[in-house]
Amino acid sequence: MSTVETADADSGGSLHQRILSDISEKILSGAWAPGHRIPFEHELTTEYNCSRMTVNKALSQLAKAGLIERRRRSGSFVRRPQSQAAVLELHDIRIEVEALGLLYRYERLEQLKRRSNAEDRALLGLSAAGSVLWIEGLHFAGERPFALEQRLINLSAVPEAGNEEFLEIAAGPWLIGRVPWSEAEHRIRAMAADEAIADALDIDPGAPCLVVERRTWSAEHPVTHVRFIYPAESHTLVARFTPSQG
Amino acid sequence: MSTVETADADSGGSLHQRILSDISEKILSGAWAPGHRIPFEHELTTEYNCSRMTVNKALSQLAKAGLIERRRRSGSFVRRPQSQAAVLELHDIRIEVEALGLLYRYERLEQLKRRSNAEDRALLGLSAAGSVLWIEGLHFAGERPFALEQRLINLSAVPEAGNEEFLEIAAGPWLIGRVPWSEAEHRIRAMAADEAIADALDIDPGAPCLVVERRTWSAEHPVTHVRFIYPAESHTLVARFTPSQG
DNA sequence: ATGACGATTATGTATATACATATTGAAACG
DNA sequence: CGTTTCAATATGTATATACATAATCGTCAT
Repeated sequence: MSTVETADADSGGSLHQRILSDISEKILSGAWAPGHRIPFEHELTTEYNCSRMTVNKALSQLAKAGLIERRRRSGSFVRRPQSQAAVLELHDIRIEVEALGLLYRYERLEQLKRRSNAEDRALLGLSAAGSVLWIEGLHFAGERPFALEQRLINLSAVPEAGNEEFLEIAAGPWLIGRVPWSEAEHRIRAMAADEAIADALDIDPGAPCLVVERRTWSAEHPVTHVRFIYPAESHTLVARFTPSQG
Repeated sequence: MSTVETADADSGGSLHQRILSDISEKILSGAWAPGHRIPFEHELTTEYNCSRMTVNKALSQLAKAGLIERRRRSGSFVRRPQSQAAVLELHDIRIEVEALGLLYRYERLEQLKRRSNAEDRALLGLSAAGSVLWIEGLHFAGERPFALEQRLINLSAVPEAGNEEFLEIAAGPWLIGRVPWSEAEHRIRAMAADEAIADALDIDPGAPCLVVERRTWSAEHPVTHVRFIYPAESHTLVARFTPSQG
Protein backbone atom coordinates (compact mmCIF):
# COMPACT_ATOMS: atom_id res chain seq x y z
CA MET A 1 0.00 0.00 0.00
CA SER A 2 2.98 2.31 -0.36
CA THR A 3 1.84 5.44 -2.11
CA VAL A 4 3.76 8.38 -3.51
CA GLU A 5 7.46 7.59 -3.81
CA THR A 6 7.37 8.96 -7.35
CA ALA A 7 5.65 12.18 -6.24
CA ASP A 8 2.35 13.33 -7.70
CA ALA A 9 2.84 17.04 -8.00
CA ASP A 10 6.06 18.28 -6.53
CA SER A 11 5.07 21.62 -5.03
CA GLY A 12 8.05 23.17 -3.37
CA GLY A 13 10.48 20.32 -3.19
CA SER A 14 10.64 19.69 0.53
CA LEU A 15 9.02 16.62 1.92
CA HIS A 16 6.71 18.30 4.40
CA GLN A 17 5.53 20.56 1.59
CA ARG A 18 4.64 17.54 -0.48
CA ILE A 19 2.82 15.89 2.39
CA LEU A 20 0.95 19.14 2.96
CA SER A 21 -0.12 19.53 -0.65
CA ASP A 22 -1.00 15.85 -1.02
CA ILE A 23 -3.35 16.07 1.92
CA SER A 24 -4.85 19.44 1.05
CA GLU A 25 -5.50 18.15 -2.46
CA LYS A 26 -7.48 15.25 -0.98
CA ILE A 27 -9.49 17.63 1.15
CA LEU A 28 -10.09 20.31 -1.46
CA SER A 29 -11.15 17.79 -4.06
CA GLY A 30 -13.68 16.32 -1.68
CA ALA A 31 -12.04 12.88 -1.65
CA TRP A 32 -11.76 13.29 2.09
CA ALA A 33 -15.06 14.75 3.26
CA PRO A 34 -15.46 16.92 6.34
CA GLY A 35 -15.21 14.78 9.43
CA HIS A 36 -12.94 12.25 7.75
CA ARG A 37 -10.07 11.13 9.93
CA ILE A 38 -6.66 11.77 8.45
CA PRO A 39 -4.08 9.01 8.90
CA PHE A 40 -2.24 9.20 12.20
CA GLU A 41 1.16 10.78 12.24
CA HIS A 42 2.83 7.40 12.70
CA GLU A 43 0.95 6.03 9.69
CA LEU A 44 2.04 8.91 7.47
CA THR A 45 5.50 8.37 8.88
CA THR A 46 5.64 4.90 7.34
CA GLU A 47 3.75 5.95 4.21
CA TYR A 48 6.24 8.70 3.39
CA ASN A 49 9.13 6.93 5.08
CA CYS A 50 10.12 9.92 7.16
CA SER A 51 10.25 11.02 10.77
CA ARG A 52 7.29 12.14 12.82
CA MET A 53 8.61 15.69 13.04
CA THR A 54 8.31 16.04 9.29
CA VAL A 55 4.74 14.81 9.24
CA ASN A 56 3.96 16.95 12.26
CA LYS A 57 5.21 20.07 10.52
CA ALA A 58 2.86 19.47 7.60
CA LEU A 59 -0.16 18.69 9.77
CA SER A 60 0.48 21.64 12.07
CA GLN A 61 0.44 23.96 9.08
CA LEU A 62 -2.78 22.43 7.80
CA ALA A 63 -4.30 22.97 11.23
CA LYS A 64 -3.19 26.58 11.34
CA ALA A 65 -4.59 27.13 7.86
CA GLY A 66 -7.91 25.83 9.14
CA LEU A 67 -8.22 22.85 6.83
CA ILE A 68 -7.99 20.24 9.55
CA GLU A 69 -8.65 20.01 13.24
CA ARG A 70 -6.37 18.08 15.55
CA ARG A 71 -7.54 16.32 18.69
CA ARG A 72 -5.21 14.64 21.14
CA ARG A 73 -5.63 10.95 21.44
CA SER A 74 -8.25 10.97 18.66
CA GLY A 75 -6.38 12.10 15.59
CA SER A 76 -6.75 14.77 12.95
CA PHE A 77 -9.98 15.45 11.10
CA VAL A 78 -11.07 17.38 8.05
CA ARG A 79 -12.89 20.49 9.16
CA ARG A 80 -16.06 21.62 7.50
CA PRO A 81 -15.85 24.92 5.66
CA GLN A 82 -17.22 27.69 7.77
CA SER A 83 -15.64 31.11 7.99
CA GLN A 84 -16.41 32.67 4.66
CA ALA A 85 -13.42 34.99 4.80
CA ALA A 86 -12.03 36.46 1.64
CA VAL A 87 -8.90 38.41 0.96
CA LEU A 88 -9.63 41.83 -0.34
CA GLU A 89 -6.85 43.49 -2.32
CA LEU A 90 -6.82 47.21 -1.89
CA HIS A 91 -4.50 48.86 -4.31
CA ASP A 92 -3.27 52.37 -4.43
CA ILE A 93 -5.58 54.40 -6.63
CA ARG A 94 -2.70 55.44 -8.90
CA ILE A 95 -2.00 51.75 -9.60
CA GLU A 96 -5.69 51.11 -10.14
CA VAL A 97 -5.96 53.89 -12.69
CA GLU A 98 -2.76 53.07 -14.50
CA ALA A 99 -3.86 49.45 -14.77
CA LEU A 100 -6.74 50.78 -16.83
CA GLY A 101 -4.26 52.38 -19.20
CA LEU A 102 -5.32 55.86 -18.20
CA LEU A 103 -3.32 58.86 -17.08
CA TYR A 104 -3.43 59.38 -13.33
CA ARG A 105 -3.60 62.78 -11.70
CA TYR A 106 -4.34 63.97 -8.17
CA GLU A 107 -5.68 67.35 -7.29
CA ARG A 108 -6.09 68.75 -3.83
CA LEU A 109 -9.34 70.57 -3.24
CA GLU A 110 -9.07 71.64 0.35
CA GLN A 111 -6.72 71.33 3.29
CA LEU A 112 -7.25 72.49 6.82
CA LYS A 113 -5.46 72.12 10.11
CA ARG A 114 -7.74 72.33 13.10
CA ARG A 115 -8.40 71.22 16.62
CA SER A 116 -10.36 67.97 16.56
CA ASN A 117 -14.07 68.27 17.09
CA ALA A 118 -16.35 65.53 18.37
CA GLU A 119 -17.00 64.12 14.91
CA ASP A 120 -13.29 63.96 14.10
CA ARG A 121 -12.62 62.08 17.31
CA ALA A 122 -15.42 59.65 16.56
CA LEU A 123 -14.07 58.96 13.08
CA LEU A 124 -10.50 58.49 14.26
CA GLY A 125 -11.39 56.73 17.48
CA LEU A 126 -9.63 59.29 19.66
CA SER A 127 -10.52 59.91 23.27
CA ALA A 128 -8.68 63.18 23.86
CA ALA A 129 -8.70 66.36 21.78
CA GLY A 130 -5.71 67.28 19.64
CA SER A 131 -4.98 68.75 16.26
CA VAL A 132 -5.97 67.02 13.07
CA LEU A 133 -5.46 67.64 9.40
CA TRP A 134 -8.44 67.57 7.06
CA ILE A 135 -7.82 67.04 3.37
CA GLU A 136 -10.17 66.69 0.45
CA GLY A 137 -8.82 65.75 -2.95
CA LEU A 138 -9.77 64.31 -6.30
CA HIS A 139 -8.22 61.39 -8.16
CA PHE A 140 -8.52 61.59 -11.93
CA ALA A 141 -8.40 58.87 -14.54
CA GLY A 142 -7.62 60.73 -17.74
CA GLU A 143 -10.02 63.65 -17.81
CA ARG A 144 -12.70 62.07 -15.66
CA PRO A 145 -12.86 62.24 -11.86
CA PHE A 146 -12.22 58.71 -10.61
CA ALA A 147 -12.63 59.05 -6.87
CA LEU A 148 -13.16 61.68 -4.23
CA GLU A 149 -10.97 61.38 -1.15
CA GLN A 150 -11.85 62.83 2.25
CA ARG A 151 -9.14 62.31 4.80
CA LEU A 152 -8.50 63.06 8.43
CA ILE A 153 -4.99 62.67 9.82
CA ASN A 154 -4.23 62.52 13.52
CA LEU A 155 -1.39 65.00 13.91
CA SER A 156 -0.50 63.69 17.36
CA ALA A 157 0.49 60.44 15.68
CA VAL A 158 2.05 61.91 12.54
CA PRO A 159 3.13 65.48 13.33
CA GLU A 160 5.25 65.79 10.17
CA ALA A 161 2.08 65.67 8.10
CA GLY A 162 1.27 69.15 9.37
CA ASN A 163 4.13 70.62 7.35
CA GLU A 164 3.13 68.98 4.08
CA GLU A 165 1.09 70.46 1.27
CA PHE A 166 -0.62 67.53 -0.39
CA LEU A 167 -1.07 69.42 -3.63
CA GLU A 168 -0.26 66.83 -6.25
CA ILE A 169 0.44 63.67 -4.35
CA ALA A 170 -2.23 62.11 -2.17
CA ALA A 171 -1.62 61.64 1.53
CA GLY A 172 -2.01 57.84 1.28
CA PRO A 173 1.23 57.07 -0.52
CA TRP A 174 2.96 59.65 1.65
CA LEU A 175 1.80 57.99 4.85
CA ILE A 176 3.03 54.58 3.75
CA GLY A 177 6.74 54.54 4.37
CA ARG A 178 6.38 57.01 7.22
CA VAL A 179 4.17 54.87 9.39
CA PRO A 180 5.82 51.55 10.25
CA TRP A 181 3.17 48.85 10.15
CA SER A 182 -0.48 49.27 10.51
CA GLU A 183 -3.75 47.75 11.37
CA ALA A 184 -6.74 48.82 9.38
CA GLU A 185 -10.50 48.48 9.32
CA HIS A 186 -12.51 48.96 6.18
CA ARG A 187 -16.16 49.69 5.71
CA ILE A 188 -17.72 49.35 2.32
CA ARG A 189 -21.14 50.56 1.38
CA ALA A 190 -23.24 52.18 -1.31
CA MET A 191 -24.46 55.74 -1.11
CA ALA A 192 -26.31 58.29 -3.17
CA ALA A 193 -24.21 61.28 -4.20
CA ASP A 194 -25.27 64.50 -2.49
CA GLU A 195 -24.90 67.87 -4.18
CA ALA A 196 -21.31 68.47 -3.15
CA ILE A 197 -20.12 64.98 -4.09
CA ALA A 198 -22.00 65.02 -7.38
CA ASP A 199 -20.42 68.34 -8.21
CA ALA A 200 -16.90 67.16 -7.42
CA LEU A 201 -17.23 63.87 -9.28
CA ASP A 202 -19.16 65.41 -12.18
CA ILE A 203 -22.11 63.06 -11.86
CA ASP A 204 -25.80 63.54 -11.20
CA PRO A 205 -26.99 64.19 -7.66
CA GLY A 206 -28.50 60.99 -6.31
CA ALA A 207 -26.32 58.80 -8.51
CA PRO A 208 -25.07 55.65 -6.76
CA CYS A 209 -21.53 55.67 -5.37
CA LEU A 210 -19.33 53.06 -3.79
CA VAL A 211 -17.86 54.25 -0.50
CA VAL A 212 -14.77 52.69 1.05
CA GLU A 213 -13.80 53.98 4.46
CA ARG A 214 -10.54 53.01 6.10
CA ARG A 215 -9.41 53.59 9.66
CA THR A 216 -5.75 52.96 10.32
CA TRP A 217 -3.82 52.38 13.53
CA SER A 218 -0.14 52.00 14.11
CA ALA A 219 1.04 50.58 17.40
CA GLU A 220 -2.41 51.19 18.91
CA HIS A 221 -2.49 54.86 17.90
CA PRO A 222 -5.12 56.07 15.45
CA VAL A 223 -3.35 57.43 12.40
CA THR A 224 -5.89 58.33 9.77
CA HIS A 225 -9.45 57.97 8.60
CA VAL A 226 -10.04 58.15 4.90
CA ARG A 227 -13.18 57.93 2.80
CA PHE A 228 -12.99 57.13 -0.90
CA ILE A 229 -16.10 57.83 -2.92
CA TYR A 230 -16.27 56.22 -6.35
CA PRO A 231 -18.97 56.76 -8.96
CA ALA A 232 -20.67 53.38 -9.36
CA GLU A 233 -19.37 52.86 -12.89
CA SER A 234 -15.75 53.55 -12.12
CA HIS A 235 -14.95 50.87 -9.62
CA THR A 236 -15.40 47.24 -8.65
CA LEU A 237 -13.67 45.70 -5.66
CA VAL A 238 -12.38 42.17 -6.07
CA ALA A 239 -11.85 39.71 -3.27
CA ARG A 240 -10.59 36.18 -3.52
CA PHE A 241 -11.06 33.28 -1.17
CA THR A 242 -8.81 30.25 -1.18
CA PRO A 243 -8.82 27.81 1.71
CA SER A 244 -5.14 27.57 2.49
CA GLN A 245 -1.68 27.35 1.03
CA GLY A 246 0.30 30.46 1.90
CA MET B 1 22.03 41.34 28.66
CA SER B 2 19.67 38.45 29.21
CA THR B 3 16.19 39.61 28.31
CA VAL B 4 12.82 38.03 28.89
CA GLU B 5 13.06 35.13 31.33
CA THR B 6 10.05 36.51 33.17
CA ALA B 7 7.99 36.82 29.98
CA ASP B 8 6.45 40.11 28.85
CA ALA B 9 3.13 39.00 27.55
CA ASP B 10 2.70 35.27 27.51
CA SER B 11 0.77 34.67 24.33
CA GLY B 12 0.18 30.99 24.00
CA GLY B 13 2.60 29.53 26.45
CA SER B 14 5.05 27.79 24.16
CA LEU B 15 8.50 29.23 23.74
CA HIS B 16 8.44 29.65 19.97
CA GLN B 17 5.11 31.45 20.34
CA ARG B 18 6.68 33.88 22.78
CA ILE B 19 9.66 34.49 20.52
CA LEU B 20 7.27 35.08 17.65
CA SER B 21 5.13 37.58 19.51
CA ASP B 22 8.14 39.35 21.03
CA ILE B 23 9.58 39.96 17.59
CA SER B 24 6.34 40.88 15.88
CA GLU B 25 5.66 43.36 18.67
CA LYS B 26 8.99 45.03 17.91
CA ILE B 27 8.16 45.22 14.24
CA LEU B 28 4.56 46.35 14.56
CA SER B 29 5.43 49.03 17.08
CA GLY B 30 8.00 50.42 14.71
CA ALA B 31 10.89 49.79 17.12
CA TRP B 32 12.46 47.71 14.37
CA ALA B 33 11.98 49.65 11.15
CA PRO B 34 11.72 48.05 7.71
CA GLY B 35 15.14 46.86 6.60
CA HIS B 36 16.31 46.30 10.16
CA ARG B 37 18.25 43.09 10.60
CA ILE B 38 16.78 40.73 13.14
CA PRO B 39 19.25 38.96 15.44
CA PHE B 40 20.68 35.79 13.92
CA GLU B 41 19.19 32.50 14.92
CA HIS B 42 22.21 31.64 17.02
CA GLU B 43 21.94 34.97 18.84
CA LEU B 44 18.29 34.40 19.70
CA THR B 45 19.28 30.91 20.70
CA THR B 46 21.46 32.30 23.49
CA GLU B 47 19.04 35.14 24.29
CA TYR B 48 16.17 32.76 24.90
CA ASN B 49 18.40 29.92 26.00
CA CYS B 50 16.86 27.41 23.65
CA SER B 51 17.76 25.35 20.60
CA ARG B 52 18.00 26.68 17.07
CA MET B 53 15.01 24.62 15.95
CA THR B 54 12.80 26.54 18.35
CA VAL B 55 14.02 29.91 17.09
CA ASN B 56 13.77 28.66 13.53
CA LYS B 57 10.14 27.70 14.00
CA ALA B 58 9.28 31.21 15.15
CA LEU B 59 11.20 32.96 12.39
CA SER B 60 9.82 30.68 9.70
CA GLN B 61 6.32 31.55 10.77
CA LEU B 62 7.11 35.26 10.72
CA ALA B 63 8.49 34.84 7.23
CA LYS B 64 5.41 33.00 6.06
CA ALA B 65 3.22 35.70 7.57
CA GLY B 66 5.13 38.23 5.51
CA LEU B 67 6.53 40.28 8.39
CA ILE B 68 10.14 39.40 7.75
CA GLU B 69 12.27 38.26 4.86
CA ARG B 70 14.99 35.69 5.27
CA ARG B 71 18.17 35.59 3.22
CA ARG B 72 20.74 32.84 3.45
CA ARG B 73 24.09 33.90 4.73
CA SER B 74 22.78 37.44 5.33
CA GLY B 75 20.16 37.05 8.00
CA SER B 76 16.51 38.00 8.48
CA PHE B 77 15.16 41.47 7.81
CA VAL B 78 11.99 43.39 8.56
CA ARG B 79 9.95 43.73 5.39
CA ARG B 80 8.28 46.96 4.47
CA PRO B 81 4.49 46.94 4.41
CA GLN B 82 3.23 46.52 0.90
CA SER B 83 0.28 44.37 -0.04
CA GLN B 84 -2.72 46.19 1.30
CA ALA B 85 -4.74 43.03 1.68
CA ALA B 86 -7.62 42.87 4.08
CA VAL B 87 -9.70 40.00 5.30
CA LEU B 88 -13.31 40.39 4.37
CA GLU B 89 -15.77 38.50 6.53
CA LEU B 90 -18.76 37.33 4.58
CA HIS B 91 -21.41 35.98 6.84
CA ASP B 92 -24.51 34.13 6.01
CA ILE B 93 -27.35 36.59 5.60
CA ARG B 94 -29.40 34.86 8.26
CA ILE B 95 -26.57 35.47 10.77
CA GLU B 96 -26.27 39.05 9.60
CA VAL B 97 -29.94 39.72 10.13
CA GLU B 98 -30.19 37.96 13.44
CA ALA B 99 -27.17 39.92 14.68
CA LEU B 100 -29.33 43.00 14.18
CA GLY B 101 -31.91 41.48 16.47
CA LEU B 102 -34.43 41.11 13.68
CA LEU B 103 -36.47 38.16 12.53
CA TYR B 104 -35.03 36.47 9.46
CA ARG B 105 -37.14 35.07 6.66
CA TYR B 106 -36.39 33.86 3.15
CA GLU B 107 -38.88 33.81 0.32
CA ARG B 108 -38.31 32.30 -3.08
CA LEU B 109 -39.55 34.41 -5.95
CA GLU B 110 -38.68 32.33 -8.96
CA GLN B 111 -36.96 29.07 -9.81
CA LEU B 112 -36.20 27.70 -13.22
CA LYS B 113 -34.23 24.77 -14.60
CA ARG B 114 -32.88 25.36 -18.06
CA ARG B 115 -30.13 24.63 -20.51
CA SER B 116 -27.33 27.16 -20.05
CA ASN B 117 -27.29 30.07 -22.47
CA ALA B 118 -24.24 32.12 -23.35
CA GLU B 119 -24.76 34.56 -20.49
CA ASP B 120 -25.07 31.77 -17.94
CA ARG B 121 -21.85 30.24 -19.15
CA ALA B 122 -20.09 33.56 -18.93
CA LEU B 123 -21.26 34.10 -15.38
CA LEU B 124 -20.31 30.62 -14.23
CA GLY B 125 -17.17 30.39 -16.32
CA LEU B 126 -18.32 27.28 -18.15
CA SER B 127 -17.01 26.29 -21.54
CA ALA B 128 -19.55 23.62 -22.50
CA ALA B 129 -23.32 23.79 -22.36
CA GLY B 130 -25.26 21.95 -19.67
CA SER B 131 -28.23 22.47 -17.44
CA VAL B 132 -28.34 25.16 -14.83
CA LEU B 133 -30.72 26.20 -12.10
CA TRP B 134 -31.80 29.81 -11.86
CA ILE B 135 -33.19 31.03 -8.56
CA GLU B 136 -34.36 34.43 -7.41
CA GLY B 137 -35.24 35.01 -3.77
CA LEU B 138 -35.67 37.65 -1.12
CA HIS B 139 -34.11 37.84 2.31
CA PHE B 140 -36.17 39.71 4.89
CA ALA B 141 -35.13 41.43 8.09
CA GLY B 142 -38.35 41.70 10.04
CA GLU B 143 -40.89 43.09 7.60
CA ARG B 144 -38.41 44.84 5.34
CA PRO B 145 -36.65 43.27 2.35
CA PHE B 146 -32.98 43.05 3.30
CA ALA B 147 -31.40 41.67 0.16
CA LEU B 148 -32.34 40.31 -3.23
CA GLU B 149 -30.56 37.14 -4.28
CA GLN B 150 -30.09 36.06 -7.90
CA ARG B 151 -28.40 32.70 -8.20
CA LEU B 152 -27.23 30.37 -10.89
CA ILE B 153 -26.23 26.82 -9.99
CA ASN B 154 -24.25 24.56 -12.29
CA LEU B 155 -26.24 21.32 -12.23
CA SER B 156 -23.39 19.36 -13.77
CA ALA B 157 -21.44 20.03 -10.59
CA VAL B 158 -24.33 19.71 -8.12
CA PRO B 159 -27.02 17.55 -9.74
CA GLU B 160 -28.90 17.04 -6.45
CA ALA B 161 -29.80 20.72 -6.46
CA GLY B 162 -32.15 20.00 -9.35
CA ASN B 163 -34.45 18.08 -7.04
CA GLU B 164 -34.67 20.76 -4.40
CA GLU B 165 -37.33 23.40 -3.97
CA PHE B 166 -35.62 26.35 -2.33
CA LEU B 167 -38.87 27.71 -0.97
CA GLU B 168 -37.97 28.80 2.53
CA ILE B 169 -34.29 28.13 2.84
CA ALA B 170 -31.82 29.85 0.56
CA ALA B 171 -29.56 27.82 -1.68
CA GLY B 172 -26.43 29.19 -0.01
CA PRO B 173 -26.70 27.37 3.30
CA TRP B 174 -27.86 24.28 1.42
CA LEU B 175 -24.80 24.28 -0.80
CA ILE B 176 -22.42 24.57 2.13
CA GLY B 177 -22.19 21.10 3.58
CA ARG B 178 -22.90 19.53 0.19
CA VAL B 179 -19.95 20.99 -1.65
CA PRO B 180 -16.71 19.96 0.02
CA TRP B 181 -14.40 22.96 -0.07
CA SER B 182 -14.43 25.86 -2.36
CA GLU B 183 -12.61 28.68 -3.94
CA ALA B 184 -14.48 31.91 -4.48
CA GLU B 185 -14.15 35.24 -6.17
CA HIS B 186 -16.12 38.25 -5.06
CA ARG B 187 -16.94 41.45 -6.85
CA ILE B 188 -18.35 44.37 -4.98
CA ARG B 189 -19.82 47.46 -6.55
CA ALA B 190 -22.53 50.06 -6.30
CA MET B 191 -25.50 50.15 -8.64
CA ALA B 192 -28.74 52.06 -9.13
CA ALA B 193 -31.85 49.96 -8.62
CA ASP B 194 -33.75 49.31 -11.83
CA GLU B 195 -37.54 48.91 -11.88
CA ALA B 196 -37.56 45.22 -11.09
CA ILE B 197 -35.05 45.45 -8.28
CA ALA B 198 -36.69 48.52 -6.78
CA ASP B 199 -40.00 46.69 -6.83
CA ALA B 200 -38.62 43.60 -5.14
CA LEU B 201 -36.72 45.53 -2.48
CA ASP B 202 -39.48 48.08 -1.98
CA ILE B 203 -37.24 51.05 -2.65
CA ASP B 204 -37.31 53.84 -5.23
CA PRO B 205 -36.08 53.16 -8.73
CA GLY B 206 -32.61 54.66 -9.10
CA ALA B 207 -31.86 54.29 -5.39
CA PRO B 208 -28.28 53.18 -4.68
CA CYS B 209 -27.63 49.52 -3.95
CA LEU B 210 -24.61 47.55 -2.87
CA VAL B 211 -23.99 44.54 -5.10
CA VAL B 212 -21.90 41.57 -4.01
CA GLU B 213 -21.30 38.92 -6.64
CA ARG B 214 -19.69 35.62 -5.79
CA ARG B 215 -18.42 32.93 -8.12
CA THR B 216 -17.61 29.63 -6.49
CA TRP B 217 -15.53 26.68 -7.62
CA SER B 218 -14.99 23.32 -6.02
CA ALA B 219 -12.11 21.20 -7.21
CA GLU B 220 -11.80 23.31 -10.36
CA HIS B 221 -15.48 22.95 -11.27
CA PRO B 222 -17.70 26.03 -11.33
CA VAL B 223 -20.45 25.55 -8.78
CA THR B 224 -22.51 28.67 -8.50
CA HIS B 225 -22.73 32.35 -9.26
CA VAL B 226 -24.73 34.46 -6.89
CA ARG B 227 -25.56 38.14 -6.80
CA PHE B 228 -26.73 39.81 -3.62
CA ILE B 229 -28.31 43.20 -3.99
CA TYR B 230 -28.65 45.27 -0.82
CA PRO B 231 -30.40 48.60 -0.47
CA ALA B 232 -27.67 51.08 0.45
CA GLU B 233 -28.99 51.64 3.96
CA SER B 234 -29.26 48.00 4.89
CA HIS B 235 -25.68 46.86 4.62
CA THR B 236 -22.06 47.72 5.26
CA LEU B 237 -19.25 45.28 4.59
CA VAL B 238 -16.44 45.20 7.09
CA ALA B 239 -12.91 44.13 6.33
CA ARG B 240 -10.01 44.00 8.71
CA PHE B 241 -6.33 44.06 8.01
CA THR B 242 -3.81 42.82 10.55
CA PRO B 243 -0.24 42.08 9.51
CA SER B 244 0.24 38.65 11.01
CA GLN B 245 -0.48 36.39 13.95
CA GLY B 246 -2.57 33.41 12.92
C1' DA C 1 -25.16 0.16 36.46
C1' DT C 2 -21.93 3.71 37.70
C1' DG C 3 -18.15 6.11 39.02
C1' DA C 4 -13.09 6.46 39.98
C1' DC C 5 -8.70 5.56 38.36
C1' DG C 6 -4.86 4.28 35.85
C1' DA C 7 -2.98 2.73 31.33
C1' DT C 8 -2.76 3.86 26.66
C1' DT C 9 -2.43 6.75 22.87
C1' DA C 10 -1.94 10.79 19.66
C1' DT C 11 -0.63 15.08 19.56
C1' DG C 12 2.42 19.31 21.33
C1' DT C 13 6.78 21.00 22.19
C1' DA C 14 11.61 21.00 22.65
C1' DT C 15 16.41 19.13 22.10
C1' DA C 16 20.88 17.89 19.85
C1' DT C 17 22.53 16.70 15.62
C1' DA C 18 23.37 16.41 10.69
C1' DC C 19 23.79 17.68 6.13
C1' DA C 20 22.15 20.66 2.07
C1' DT C 21 22.17 25.13 -0.11
C1' DA C 22 22.73 29.81 -1.20
C1' DT C 23 25.49 33.75 -0.67
C1' DT C 24 29.10 36.48 0.80
C1' DG C 25 33.86 37.86 1.37
C1' DA C 26 38.47 37.05 0.86
C1' DA C 27 42.31 34.78 -1.06
C1' DA C 28 44.60 33.00 -5.14
C1' DC C 29 45.48 33.35 -9.76
C1' DG C 30 46.00 34.79 -14.60
C1' DC D 1 43.14 44.71 -12.32
C1' DG D 2 39.70 41.51 -13.05
C1' DT D 3 38.28 36.89 -12.50
C1' DT D 4 37.98 32.46 -10.47
C1' DT D 5 37.93 29.61 -6.51
C1' DC D 6 37.17 28.43 -2.01
C1' DA D 7 36.01 28.64 2.70
C1' DA D 8 32.89 30.65 6.02
C1' DT D 9 28.29 31.45 7.37
C1' DA D 10 23.12 31.69 8.00
C1' DT D 11 19.35 29.63 6.75
C1' DG D 12 16.51 25.22 5.14
C1' DT D 13 15.31 20.71 5.99
C1' DA D 14 15.32 16.36 8.16
C1' DT D 15 16.39 12.93 11.90
C1' DA D 16 16.05 10.47 16.41
C1' DT D 17 14.80 11.28 20.85
C1' DA D 18 12.48 12.89 25.00
C1' DC D 19 8.99 14.34 27.91
C1' DA D 20 4.43 16.91 28.55
C1' DT D 21 -0.50 16.93 27.99
C1' DA D 22 -5.08 15.77 26.96
C1' DA D 23 -8.46 12.52 25.87
C1' DT D 24 -10.15 7.94 25.72
C1' DC D 25 -10.72 3.17 27.04
C1' DG D 26 -10.87 -0.62 29.97
C1' DT D 27 -10.74 -2.25 34.56
C1' DC D 28 -12.12 -2.48 38.99
C1' DA D 29 -14.56 -1.31 43.06
C1' DT D 30 -18.73 0.48 44.89
